[in-house]
Amino acid sequence: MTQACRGKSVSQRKVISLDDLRVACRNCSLTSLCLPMGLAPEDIERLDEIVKRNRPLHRGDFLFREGDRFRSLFVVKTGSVKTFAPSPEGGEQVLGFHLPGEVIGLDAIDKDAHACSAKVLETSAICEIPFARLEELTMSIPSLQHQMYRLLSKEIGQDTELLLLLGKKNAEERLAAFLLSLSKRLHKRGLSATDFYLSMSRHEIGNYLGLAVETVSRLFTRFQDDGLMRVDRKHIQIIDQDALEALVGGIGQHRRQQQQS
Amino acid sequence: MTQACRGKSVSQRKVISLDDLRVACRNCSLTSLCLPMGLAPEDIERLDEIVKRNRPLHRGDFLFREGDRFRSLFVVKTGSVKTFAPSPEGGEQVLGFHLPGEVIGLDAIDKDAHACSAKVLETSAICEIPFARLEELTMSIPSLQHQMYRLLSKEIGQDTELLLLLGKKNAEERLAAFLLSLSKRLHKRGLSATDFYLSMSRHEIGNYLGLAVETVSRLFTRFQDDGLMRVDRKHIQIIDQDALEALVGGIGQHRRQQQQS
DNA sequence: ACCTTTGCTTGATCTGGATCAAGCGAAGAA
DNA sequence: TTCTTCGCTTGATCCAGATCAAGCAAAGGT
Repeated sequence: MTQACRGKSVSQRKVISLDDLRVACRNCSLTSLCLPMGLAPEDIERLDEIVKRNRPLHRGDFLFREGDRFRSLFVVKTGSVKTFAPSPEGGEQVLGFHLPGEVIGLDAIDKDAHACSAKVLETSAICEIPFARLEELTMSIPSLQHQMYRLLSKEIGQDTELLLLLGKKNAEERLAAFLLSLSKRLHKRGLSATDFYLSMSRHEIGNYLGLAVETVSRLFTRFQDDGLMRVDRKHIQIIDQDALEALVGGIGQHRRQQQQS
Repeated sequence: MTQACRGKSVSQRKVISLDDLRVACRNCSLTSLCLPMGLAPEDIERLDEIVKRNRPLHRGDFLFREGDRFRSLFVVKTGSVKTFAPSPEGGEQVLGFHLPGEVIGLDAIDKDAHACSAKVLETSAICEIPFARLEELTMSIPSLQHQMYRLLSKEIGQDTELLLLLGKKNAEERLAAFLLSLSKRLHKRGLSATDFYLSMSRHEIGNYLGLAVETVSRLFTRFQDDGLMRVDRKHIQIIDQDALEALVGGIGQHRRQQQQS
């Protein structure tokens, strides 16, 4: 894990590494979050056979780029990944930050090409699942097919939430929602919900939330001053989770609530 | 079609109506846009057997409400539908406007319950597809399964586009993008791309685009003054499509283009 | 015919957050 | 060590679009 392999492509393999990279699905701690969720052991075995486990990637490496032909889904095993789409004018919109167990690339099935890029935020282990083989497999494993439908559907639900965030919430609510979401997802993965490190920059957070870097920075300062959390660079310690929840719920002043007939 | 059936529930049927409501999938003009896309005739026949064709719904009727148990997907045959999600404070976010051939309810598969509501914007014919039976069917028709994956994936792609709109575009670009998208979708359905009626209110457009009604209204006026289109209440005639495209592409002044390492 | 409601437009004002502009400390490079 | 870069913070100013406030016309009700 210490030798550098920055910049190498995902499709390289046949390296003898004895670390935990090659863990079979059955032994992976993520079975309850990842694709195998709810599968019978013998079905997990079959899924396991088509999963490629590549060498670890490093900060800045791409899983795929916008425009690439779609071949595989990717699952974060350890580390974190961001996905982002180019906007016509040259800027980009960060679409999501992905933690262990989360599947990346589902949006590419339709057009058979990736519409967004995926970049690794820190040294990460990634499982690669060739989609054609997965699709075959789902034909004979009903529960896997169902799991796929759920996964795709879940992604839609998440986009909807982000839509609500960008369309209806002010800066404060956005950042609070972001931090709480992160906290909860980390907790599900057995990590602390109240003490964690951000793997993304202020700039990336701002882009994701539709805010300027300066606004994000000011909000972190404000949250700390208000005793909601302690912030030291990337290190976040949540002190008053309830107050954060209240912010998101919108106990504060809001833009006019829009409703229509 | 003239007798009132406002307020009746979708699940009612056994009414003898001889209008074009009961057209089988094979005879429906939407085969090339809808679920049957790319299916062999005999497979369309099998799909057809599970489709329920209910009586027409009217403005304001619900297909389903947020929180309802998920049972079926719905496809617009004629008319239009909007979907919207409640935001915690009582407002709501319009998630989409759905035209003939478009499938509604895909976001509910994951949680087995609808996270958003769907309301009919004008008198509309809707096909209902029980999901459990559809899922069975996809097990034995590979091309239908693939079509389902594409459909779900496409929905994700569309959400991503809206995300980009809300996160990175100004008011002018948003409305231009909205009108062009509508124009193109209508055109695909054999209707005029340059002369059409809006089935949604200014309020609903504003909500969808994250803008106040007043801003939407002012922009319509501006677009007309600039000779881009003619606007008469709900009646839109696009005069200069290229200029609209240019607006969306972002040839104007923009907020700072954000990019990160 | 008259009243009420609803949706839309237009004008005036206000403000949250973007933008502009420094400055600062940590991490890496020479 | 010193220099440079990079990410972050903080302050000052600006502005797109929200909000407030009328007024108007179409549609529907009585």
